[in-house]
Amino acid sequence: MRVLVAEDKPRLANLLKRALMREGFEVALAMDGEQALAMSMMGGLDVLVLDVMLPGRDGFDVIRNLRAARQMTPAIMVTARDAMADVVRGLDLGADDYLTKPFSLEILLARVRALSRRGPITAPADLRFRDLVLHRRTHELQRGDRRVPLTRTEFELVETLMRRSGNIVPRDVLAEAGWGGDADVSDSTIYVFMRSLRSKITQPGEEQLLHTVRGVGYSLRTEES
Amino acid sequence: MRVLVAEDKPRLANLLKRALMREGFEVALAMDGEQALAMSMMGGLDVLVLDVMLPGRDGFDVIRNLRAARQMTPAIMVTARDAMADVVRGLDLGADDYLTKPFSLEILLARVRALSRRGPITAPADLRFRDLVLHRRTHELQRGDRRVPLTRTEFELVETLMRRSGNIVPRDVLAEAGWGGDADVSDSTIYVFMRSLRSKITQPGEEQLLHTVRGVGYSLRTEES
DNA sequence: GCCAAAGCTTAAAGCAGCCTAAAAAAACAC
DNA sequence: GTGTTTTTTTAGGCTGCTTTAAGCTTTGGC
Repeated sequence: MRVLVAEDKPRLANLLKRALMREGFEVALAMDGEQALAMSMMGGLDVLVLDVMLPGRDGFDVIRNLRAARQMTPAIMVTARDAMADVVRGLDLGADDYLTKPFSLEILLARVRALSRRGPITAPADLRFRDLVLHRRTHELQRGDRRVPLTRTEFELVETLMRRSGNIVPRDVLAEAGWGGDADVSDSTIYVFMRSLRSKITQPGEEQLLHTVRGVGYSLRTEES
Repeated sequence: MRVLVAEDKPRLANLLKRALMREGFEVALAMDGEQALAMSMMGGLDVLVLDVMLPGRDGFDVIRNLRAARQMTPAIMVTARDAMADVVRGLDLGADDYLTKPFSLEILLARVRALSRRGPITAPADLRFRDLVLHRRTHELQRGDRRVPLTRTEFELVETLMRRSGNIVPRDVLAEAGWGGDADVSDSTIYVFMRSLRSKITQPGEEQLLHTVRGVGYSLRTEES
């Protein structure tokens, strides 16, 4: 689901963008009327959130041109003006909804949902290193085409190692990642987890990827040194 | 164009009726919720103007029942209450617009025109995962051909889980979905809800779909791991 | 080669996290 | 108000992740 937010005040624009993204929408921003119109004309958008007071070409203008071009993308107009005439004009020009500032974010979101009836949400990206893939959505680790589930702590550790693959990750960094800032983990606990990870990462006959750096920590890399 | 006005205060009802007729609409009046529902169910209406506070059966109820029966006539809810939660609830139940009293007649007319121009709204996509269907209009969950109603909180949770089916949904995300950003829910509350959901999703003998991810959250997926 | 330090392996114990059932509290309907 | 539904709290039990500990192996310095 793609939403275009046309709003020239950067603060508000970003607030709206973040809120919508949290709801799982893809969000595009337009800073002025020309841009908003151009982007809407291209199609592929599911909902428009249009500020009325835009530089260049105001929201009414955008809607009018859009509707004239038979683009029926649902639009919500947002404005500080609450003059009745404006509201009426906006709706009659082809807007589907109208909000006056100050408005509650919740209400805007509910109205966007009402118009879009929600779509799929975006998932976190997978991390890769060589033939190793960390599926962050499912907490699974894949080597080649073998897949194994990870426990919570294992997951945090692998995530940290993969984020810094190629580099040495000190044990205290791993402790921080797996157990939080006020960590109180003994080395042997870490040994046990690294062993468990090794067995999940590497099967007999496969190249070792998780290497020990004596006195410091661990490192995810390819060749022996 | 036919408009139904459901409003129990005779003065206001007649005012609306006359105003709409001046605009060229055919207008029917309903004095209570039952009557409004019955008349809407018959179909043939282009726009509904629903007061929330109706005797017999409130506006929410009317909308819910209407949408449950796959009647997608566009509806505007009108109410004195301006509590945000009500607005959100109304829109999420399937209302297309919302006005709080006191409102200007001009704005109502413009909104009626906007909705009648748009025609019946498209039914929202029900969420699906395997043989599980979430009917968002009616807050019902279907597994195979067994249907069960969901409470409000259950619904929010299932919706979140289904929108991210296949992925792990952390408990704090579920808390956010079910109780809002400023949530203060104990884990045990969540446990109880997940248990309730499990019993609604899975009957003895059926494959388990809702899995626990220890230390993280829950996940809607198929295979056991 | 010998030693100490660092890291590894294993199995078993501990306990956090989760489940369940039931009852209390709160919200809602009439 | 009363009765009903929904939500939250409570407490006990269970599961399996995490930790511990003890013995073993490797590493690097002499």
